[in-house]
Amino acid sequence: MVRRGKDVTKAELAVLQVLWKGGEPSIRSLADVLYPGGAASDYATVQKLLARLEKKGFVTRRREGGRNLYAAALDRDDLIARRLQETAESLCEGSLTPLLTNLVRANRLSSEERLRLRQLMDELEERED
Amino acid sequence: MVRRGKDVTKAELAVLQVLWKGGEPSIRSLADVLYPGGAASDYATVQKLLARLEKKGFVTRRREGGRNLYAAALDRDDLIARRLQETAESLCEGSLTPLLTNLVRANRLSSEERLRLRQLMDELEERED
DNA sequence: ACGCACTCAGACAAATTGTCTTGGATGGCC
DNA sequence: GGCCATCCAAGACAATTTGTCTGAGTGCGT
Repeated sequence: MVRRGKDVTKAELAVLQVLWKGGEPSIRSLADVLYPGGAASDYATVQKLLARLEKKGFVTRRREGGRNLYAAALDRDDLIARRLQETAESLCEGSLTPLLTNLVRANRLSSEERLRLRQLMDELEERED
Repeated sequence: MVRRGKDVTKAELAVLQVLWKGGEPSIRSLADVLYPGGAASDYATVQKLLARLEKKGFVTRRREGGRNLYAAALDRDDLIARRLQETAESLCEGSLTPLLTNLVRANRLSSEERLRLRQLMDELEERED
């Protein structure tokens, strides 16, 4: 069973976006990027967001030289998949197929994108035999 | 600009699910379906949910014989599209293509589903010339 | 030992969400 | 018309969420 650990909020997502760039930043580095104004309390805000992300399992922490260095525990595709799964569960009894057809219809796919999509399906078919 | 009127909450969605079955029900009919227990105040709860849905533009009201009859203003596919759009905007700078490839990879498509998907793309290609 | 930056835990207001109460309007029916 | 049940509108309410902020400890290098 997929432990559904809530979801990522807007401010938390902003933190994740920075973490996805790599570098295993400290809280201060993150605060500098996220709040260029740099008020004193913004540091603590980032800290709280990281704590909540860690509790949800979306972030890992590593201690080095007395400070904490952070890294994302899931990447963007993981989060996309999670959101899609949520949508499917609340609207399609868990089936992802309706989402797929909805996207194919709505998305003005370029011929290029269509081609890549067909190739992707071909790959999956071959790998499946 | 697409007036992004918030989102549908869990309880509101339950109301919509009933409305999607059609029949233009009254508040009482809805309350009977949604709260079979039928406490006195559940009626008012449904009423409030409908009011909020109407304010968001997801439901329409029609007066008949002194009561209000309700109908959904968007169907399930509209809501799916809306959720997908939200996900795309927060995670993919608005592009739906990453969602698409994510789904194709993750979804264990049956050969049947793959076939339907290819046909769907064929249709769209023909219609586009 | 001192100062400085970091950490931890919690307080806080605002917004959201589901529920419930009240008071008043409306309609049917005798 | 008068009565009654049913309906409606509007708001109060507690619980939860979310982003922000405060205060007091902790550890490091110099």
